[in-house]
Amino acid sequence: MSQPNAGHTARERARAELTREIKEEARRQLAEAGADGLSLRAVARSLGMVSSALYRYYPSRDDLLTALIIDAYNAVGGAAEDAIAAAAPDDARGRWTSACHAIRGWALAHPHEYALIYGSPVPGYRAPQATIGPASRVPLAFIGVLRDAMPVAATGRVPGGAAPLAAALADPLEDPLAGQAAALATALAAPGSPAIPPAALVRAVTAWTQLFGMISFELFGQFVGSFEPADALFEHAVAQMTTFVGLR
Amino acid sequence: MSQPNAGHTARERARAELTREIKEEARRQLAEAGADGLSLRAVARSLGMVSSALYRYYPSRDDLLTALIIDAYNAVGGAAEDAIAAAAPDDARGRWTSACHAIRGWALAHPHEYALIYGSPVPGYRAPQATIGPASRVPLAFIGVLRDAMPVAATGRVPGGAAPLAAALADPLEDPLAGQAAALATALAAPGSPAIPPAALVRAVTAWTQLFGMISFELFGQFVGSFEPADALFEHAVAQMTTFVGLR
DNA sequence: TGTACATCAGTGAACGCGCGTTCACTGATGTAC
DNA sequence: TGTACATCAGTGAACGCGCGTTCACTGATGTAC
Repeated sequence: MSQPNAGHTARERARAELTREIKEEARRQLAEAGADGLSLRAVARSLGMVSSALYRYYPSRDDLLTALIIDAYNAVGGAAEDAIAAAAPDDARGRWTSACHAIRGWALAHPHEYALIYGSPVPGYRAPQATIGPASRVPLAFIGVLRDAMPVAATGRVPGGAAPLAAALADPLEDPLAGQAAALATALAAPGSPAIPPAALVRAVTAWTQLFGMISFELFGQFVGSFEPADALFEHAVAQMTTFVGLR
Repeated sequence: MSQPNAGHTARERARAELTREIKEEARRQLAEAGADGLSLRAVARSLGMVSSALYRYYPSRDDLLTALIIDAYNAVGGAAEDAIAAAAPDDARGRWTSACHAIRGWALAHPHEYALIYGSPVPGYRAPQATIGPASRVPLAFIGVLRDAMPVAATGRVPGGAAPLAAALADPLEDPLAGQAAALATALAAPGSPAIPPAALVRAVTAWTQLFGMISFELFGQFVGSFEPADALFEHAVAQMTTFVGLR
């Protein structure tokens, strides 16, 4: 019990090691051939094992895929969180934009992993519960930026810029959207932090979808012949949407 | 030569007919199993033919896929164009928003076809030149709305609302984005119509990517547990982005 | 209008491939007394 | 500390499947004289 995840017996350590190596080799093949090109037999071959041996580590191909999906979500989520943590705490705008750039950077560096989680669903594959948490890290990271940007009368903390998120406050929300957004705001409420106005949440969702729409279009080739390379377009759009969200 | 596409001999008519039937059966299978589930042998089986017979009609599986991709682009493009044509010509806002709704409607009705063209690229498949034209129909339809919304001093035509697209005019564009946008504006310039300001074009691209980002997230399950069903969210976001583009 | 030849559609068998998964097995590693 | 037994990792063969594509062929449809 000295180290979590690393058993004390040699057998347990070897098992943990191989479990990791299998996943890494699978990720390598995913990066080259895409999700459909991922085959247990090929992974086993690369590792010098016989294909049936993999079943000691992953009960099926889908379980291996699930592990890769979870890793990918954690990787983007982590990239976003790190970018936010690296920016000045009171610079809400800087935090939001650098999260966007970090996500794009990760996507460009790992296009097949990006496609695995944000592209079309793999046919026949149903995402298990275990992916939900990791999948939420990116949206939650953005929400965190919003929350920290809220003026907090109680604590006297005043985040950067005047009247953050004010842009959204004039947005009228009709039902059922108003209800959905309010429910989400409640679910996201953290003790000690003010609730995010539902309308601001909705603007954030719009920006969030814009972000991934643009990355997908870039990656999947829809900009060919017009805005390629898309760096400048991306930078500009992120700035626009950050303003749209109400961060300054 | 009385009918184009329909040869005069029985043989030619039969050939045209079967070519269509094969594509339709392929589309049916695509709708059920996705692009990877599409197999020539299965299509042949459904049609009561032997698999090798298909090669008289499509030289390879990829060519059949290409035909489906082209059809899909034409279908969304057509849906957008029809929606625009059905709205009042001087109601730029109405034309833009109903194009958005038509596109989403098509996507929800044909999720696998949507995934085929806007999801992750099929591994090993390279889109041929022939897809470019059909793929441009949606963006060109939106551009058309913008163009018609421009005030035209020369013709005295005044589109609905005051100062359309004015929102974008204050956007400073830096290079290389300014150059890309200007080049695109020039390429899109139609005789007799005023050029669309590059900054307006860029806002439109942002809205365009937001639209498809949101549809993809809805279709690919990213809203599960929050904004599902997404009708209200979609309606709201489209309204926001239409305003963002500068249409009123 | 009738016949001889050319074109083409569809057949059936085969090639060669790779896949996920199961199962009885051997041999090594760990555990309990 | 040493032995007897249980656990587990990895093997190799096999099952059963489906795929894209090629090829020599038969028989029907079309064309030219």
